[in-house]
Amino acid sequence: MSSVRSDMNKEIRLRAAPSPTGKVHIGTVRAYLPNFLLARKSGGKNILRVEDTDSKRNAFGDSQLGVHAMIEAYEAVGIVFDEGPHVGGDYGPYVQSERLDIYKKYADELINNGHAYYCFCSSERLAELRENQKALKQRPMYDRLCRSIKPEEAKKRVASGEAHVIRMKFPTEGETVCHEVLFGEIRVKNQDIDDQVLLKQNGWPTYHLASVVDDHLMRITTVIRGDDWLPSYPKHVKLYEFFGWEIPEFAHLPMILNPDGHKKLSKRYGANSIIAKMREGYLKEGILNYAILCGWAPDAKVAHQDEIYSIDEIIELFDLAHMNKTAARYDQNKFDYINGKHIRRFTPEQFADRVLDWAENIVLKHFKVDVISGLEDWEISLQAEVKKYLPLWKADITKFNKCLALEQERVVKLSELPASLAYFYIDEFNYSDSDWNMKNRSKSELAAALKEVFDRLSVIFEKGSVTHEEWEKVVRGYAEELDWKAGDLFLAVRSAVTGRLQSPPLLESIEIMGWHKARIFIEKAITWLSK
RNA sequence: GCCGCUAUCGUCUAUCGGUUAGGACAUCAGGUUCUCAUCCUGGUAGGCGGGGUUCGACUCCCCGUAGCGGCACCA
Repeated sequence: MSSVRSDMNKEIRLRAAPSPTGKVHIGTVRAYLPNFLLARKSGGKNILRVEDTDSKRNAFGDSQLGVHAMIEAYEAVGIVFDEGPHVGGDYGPYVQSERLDIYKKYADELINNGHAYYCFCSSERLAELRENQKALKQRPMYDRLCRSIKPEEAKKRVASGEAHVIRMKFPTEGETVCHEVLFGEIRVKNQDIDDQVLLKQNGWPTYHLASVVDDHLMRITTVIRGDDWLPSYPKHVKLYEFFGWEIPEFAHLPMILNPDGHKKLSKRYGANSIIAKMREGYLKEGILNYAILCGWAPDAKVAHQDEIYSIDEIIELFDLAHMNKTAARYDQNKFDYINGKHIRRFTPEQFADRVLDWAENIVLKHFKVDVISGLEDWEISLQAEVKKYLPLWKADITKFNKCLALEQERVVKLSELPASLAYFYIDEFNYSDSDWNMKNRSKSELAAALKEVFDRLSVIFEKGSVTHEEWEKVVRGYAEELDWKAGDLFLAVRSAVTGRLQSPPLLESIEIMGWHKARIFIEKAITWLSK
């Protein structure tokens, strides 16, 4: 394929262009992930540019804080920026509100070239115009009234201080042909395109002007953005033509939808902050793996059957060509599956490190987004739990590693851990009936059975290490004597020792906690059952 | 209303004119197992409708339908 760009050695430069109020969630992660991937793959640059040209949005809150909260969140999942307001770069400033004079200059250039014109129409007239067009079932469009004002006259009116905007003078005949990475050739009739406002009355640019100017000035080679921009793509192509600039490669990616498939992903369905997701215990590996699979699949020749990919593999395999053109729905089941798989891929040592890192540097860390949005109730209680257990975990790392090894294959997200590991770290359970299987046996039967099995277990545990054979022989043997199903007896011991009906294997659990602790649990259980 | 994009199991997807339409999640049935989970085996389930083009269409074209997006001095 012959590209306009002939220099193959040119550095690939991509940009993420959020507005400063932008929340970071799985949908936006997925939106900016391809930039990061392609930059890493090619040795190019991943750039962050803040698009804060909407004065209304900037009227609220501390946008500096918002920007840095965003950066912090992206970097937490592993999406790092090589240039941006936080690290600088050769093409700054990277915040549009600091580039106002630049946009003004290029808007004036368009005026002077005859590719743009001053428009003096009031917003009231525009609103009325729209209403009338809607009533006539026409598409709302500017009627180009001011386009016929003579340039000299317009200049005079501007000089006299009359309120105005600058509009793009889009051709009214013929068609515009655009090339798009995913959609191929796009042709539009010029008559369908509006004379877009480029510079607002307050002197600030609209997205259309600002993004084209900045993408050019910042030497962006590939623009990856949401497919909601597709309809205005021809305007941008025309602007590049007006300026005589080389057009970057454009790719318009679909977004992630709610599970019902009818709206953009909303908070209710998993679009809550990515920091919250990480606190919940989704790993960055899992987040990135799931996110990239929304609307993309690797080339069939190199795809993994289980769809599990490391971050390095995603970087290696990702390409825009295999990007889907339709929106994908958010699927919590699959997300959970992928996260669980990544948890199980760690060696026990790696897993222990990650859990500690999660506790200290994710759960308990004070993120900037916390200042803006505050903490949810579950985050507060998770922090309390982690604060309680973390010192105990770290006090005996060998023990912690052993406990974790039992949970590694059982956990979908890390936030399950404090509770599921609790029985190794607390001294007493508050038993309740629901922690026991009383379908087949009464409380008193359970108490009696536990008492006997306890005596027999004491014998083998107190003489030293216990083999699986010995353990099984005691429990099964006694169940047989009682004419119980072995499972009922195992379950009783399980409830006594772990405080719940479902747990990791019992012998391993007892070995870790030690018989002295297990016996206390069993004694207390007998007392409770006998009440 | 107008303009545009899209259309394969419930969901995410593979296929780039010739396949028993493949995989993953979910689901169901087995196996492993002291419970749960992991792991393994297997099953159910799909080309929106209608016309073309072609020896042959999920694949190309047209129409319809549906979904999504856009139609701001928001991005």
